[in-house]
Order: sequence, then structure tokens, then C-alpha cells
Amino acid sequence: MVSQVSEQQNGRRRARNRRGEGGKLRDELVQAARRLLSTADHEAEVSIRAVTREAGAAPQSFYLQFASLGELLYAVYAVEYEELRQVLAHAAGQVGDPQARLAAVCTAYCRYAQEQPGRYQALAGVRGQPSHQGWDTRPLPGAPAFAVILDTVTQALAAAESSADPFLTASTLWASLHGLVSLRASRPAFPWPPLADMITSLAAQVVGGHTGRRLPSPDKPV
Amino acid sequence: MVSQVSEQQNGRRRARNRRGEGGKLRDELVQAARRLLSTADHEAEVSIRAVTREAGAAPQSFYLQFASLGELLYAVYAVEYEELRQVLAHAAGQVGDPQARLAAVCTAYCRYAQEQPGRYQALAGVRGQPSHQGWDTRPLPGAPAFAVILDTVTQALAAAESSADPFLTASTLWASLHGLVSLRASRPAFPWPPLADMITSLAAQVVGGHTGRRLPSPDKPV
DNA sequence: TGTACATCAGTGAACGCGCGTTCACTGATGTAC
DNA sequence: TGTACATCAGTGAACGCGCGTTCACTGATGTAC
Repeated sequence: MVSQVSEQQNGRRRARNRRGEGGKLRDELVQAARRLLSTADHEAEVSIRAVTREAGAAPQSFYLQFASLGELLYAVYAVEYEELRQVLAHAAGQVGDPQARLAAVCTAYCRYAQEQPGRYQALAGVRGQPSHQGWDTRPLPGAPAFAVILDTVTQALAAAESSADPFLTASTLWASLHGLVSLRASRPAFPWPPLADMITSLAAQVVGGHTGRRLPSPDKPV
Repeated sequence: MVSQVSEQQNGRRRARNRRGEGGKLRDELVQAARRLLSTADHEAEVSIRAVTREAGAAPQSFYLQFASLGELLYAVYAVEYEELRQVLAHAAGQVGDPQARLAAVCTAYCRYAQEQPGRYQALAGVRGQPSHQGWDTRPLPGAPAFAVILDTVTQALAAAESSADPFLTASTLWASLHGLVSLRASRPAFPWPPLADMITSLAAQVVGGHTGRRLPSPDKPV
């Protein structure tokens, strides 16, 4: 569908690796896939042929390194999630106040998703998930990135003396952030409020009064 | 990828419509696409050929009714969103208390998404969006469904005497609900808390104390 | 009431494309002797 | 130090598939006369 002529044959022909270094192709394929994801933001034009073409290799060479496209994507997502984890951890390290830190992490998450729409969409999508491949025993690649969110939420709840369950709160927040960026991205014509307001609303709600059991609603008359 | 043999040739051969009734094929194609979405939950195997095959027509007949796959999807999503709107409105009508009503609407939204994963994924995805086709002037098909959420949020905020902005709150809630169901669906291996708890957490946070400007944090010592 | 004909609904056959995947092959390079 | 050879990294050529899309065609049916 999308014009592919620019990638089609960009002249590069890989130099063959030296003996014993065949595994280098593996990394080149991963990097090629990341490049495709970052440019072709509408996903799913990442195919075995597209990746090997981008890497300057023959399609069959793919099978020397991976058994399937799913194997490659799993490797790609490990790299992407590590990058996201670093972004979140860096944002958390910049701010002292626990609640401001939570807002900063949320903002960093959304910024990453907006700056790398293709990569984020892939990362948050279903294709690279172990379950999508039938690998229900492999670890989820996103766990360390989620851990940053969980830590930040835990600290913010503690600082606010909230009794809400940190894991419940953090997973709900993660899902909400994902919804924010993905729905905004897929519906540019909707009259969205400013992203910052939505993030503020979310992050504030997380620590604002909710105990995890009932509505406290302190200012409700009844 | 997915076995397509069951649909491939199910023997049915459409009877040709009578003169003047050629438009009936249009509805048949829409219904065929909906059937594909509801069974083939991993999306995107909805193609012109797949839809016409499912409808028992020749591939070229598609062009008698639609100019492109995008046109068909736009028609499909109008139907799907109307169904979702009805589900939400029905849930809202069952409950008197504004805050319980909000929770009921959220629950209905998630239930719909979980019961119709293929349809919901398509509906919430990017493919059927006008912007995805370059039709930036066509109305968003989801507007009436969102209006139910907005109304319910407005009423809940009013009942809680909250000064939060209803539109900001409602769009954030919508995005959060979308994130909940889509992330849970794409990551079945993650140790999610019960969906009901996440919904409760979200719906309670919406009306719980947040004013839209600052953290009230009434129980915070400082 | 009968017939010629325009129109409408739809198909037959074919095209080129990118895809995943296979099999046989090449040619450089490290190693054993 | 020189050479034969096994191994390794990778390609050439081809396959069948589903896809979107095109063009020419068919055959039923309503309508004008």
C-alpha cells in the first residue's frame, strides 16, 4: 500500500560477516526492524522481506537468525521497552516531590509514545506479545518499564498517606496512559483537551482521596 | 496466516438482486464485514476479497458499492458504534444514582469490548477513522456513543458537587477505559487485578475530590 | 397484449504485487596436517 | 611455511498464496411502443 520504493533497493549490499560472527546479522535485523517501525508509523509493514531488504540481506537469510517474525519482534520489543524504561527512570530521577514525580513519569510516558508513534504502537500492540505467539512461558518484555511506574505510584501513595493498593493503582494508571496516547493518536479529529490537562487529571486522581474501597467524596452533602 | 478454508467457498452463491435493488448488496457487504470482525478477532483479515467471499459475491462486485475498503469500514463502524451507544444508554437507564450509573456505564463499555474483541478492536483502532482515509471533514462515527459517557460524567460530577470540567473528565475517562480493555486484551499474561476493581478505581477517581485544577489531597498532612 | 431494447446487477478471466518459504548452490576463511 | 578441506555466512532462483484492481462480458428485467 504505502510506497516502498525508497527502501526497495537502496544500493547497500551488506558485507558478509567473518567466520564466527554470523550472529551480527541478528542485531542488524533487529535494528532494521526498529528503523522500519520508526518511519513507517502505520505499523505492520514490518515483514520478513521488508526487514531483510532494509538490512540489505536476502530474504532467506532471515531464517539463519530467527525461526519466525514473532521471534524477531520479541527481540525488538525487548530493546524498545528497555529504552522506554530508561526514559521513565530518567524522568523519575529529575524530580524530588513524589507527586510531582508521578506526573513527570506520566508525561514522559506520553511524550515517548507521541515522539515514536510507530515504535510505541508496536510495543503496546499485540504482535510482539509472547501470548500472541503462543509462548505463554516467556517473560513479558515490558516488566521493568512497568516497575518504574509501580515504584513511582507506590511512593506517591505513601506520601499522600493513601491506603489505595499500589499495584491496582499502578496497573490502572498504566492502562489509562496507554489509552490516552493511543486513542488520541487514532482520533486526531476528536476535540481532545490538551494532553497536559488529561495527564494532570489522571495523575491527580491517582493520589486524590480515593482509598481503593469506597468513594470518600468528602464534599458530598448526603 | 489464519486458516481461511472454512470461509473460502461455503457453497453459497448469492441470488442476484432485482432491478433497482442493487443497493442491497451494500448492506450484505457490511454485514459480511461485521461477521468477519466478530470471528476473526485478530483483525485485519478484513479485505475486499475476504468480505466479498464471505458475502458470496465476486471480488469486483465490491466496487459497485464502495470506492475503497475505507468506505466500507466507515459504514461498518457507524453500525458498530450505534450498537455500542445503545449498550451504554441501556446501562445508564438501569441505574438511578448518578455515581452508580457512571460505574454501570463503564462496566458496560468494558463488557462490550470483551465480548466483541474483534469488533471493538476495529472500532477503537485506526483503520476505520476518517482521518486514516484522509476524510478530515466526515463526522467521527463514535460521537453519539461518547455523548452517553459525557452525559453520565456530567451528572455524576454535578451530584458530587465537583467543579471538575466534565468534558476533560469524560474524555480522560473514555481514553482510560479504552486503555483498560485494550491493554488487558493484548497482555493476557500480565497479572492484572480484577477488571471490576480497575473499573471501580477509575470511576471512583473521576468523582473523588479532584477539582481539575490542583490536588486537594484533604488528608495530606503538609 | 406482444415484442424490441436499454439498463441494471453482477461475473469470468486476468494482471502484477509483496509476501513466506524452500532448495540447491557459492565462495570466503579458519584449521589440520 | 604451504596446502587441502570442512565449515560457515549467505545468495539465486523459484514456488504458491492472497491481495487490489482492470476490462470485457452476460443475462435478467423493466419499459416504450
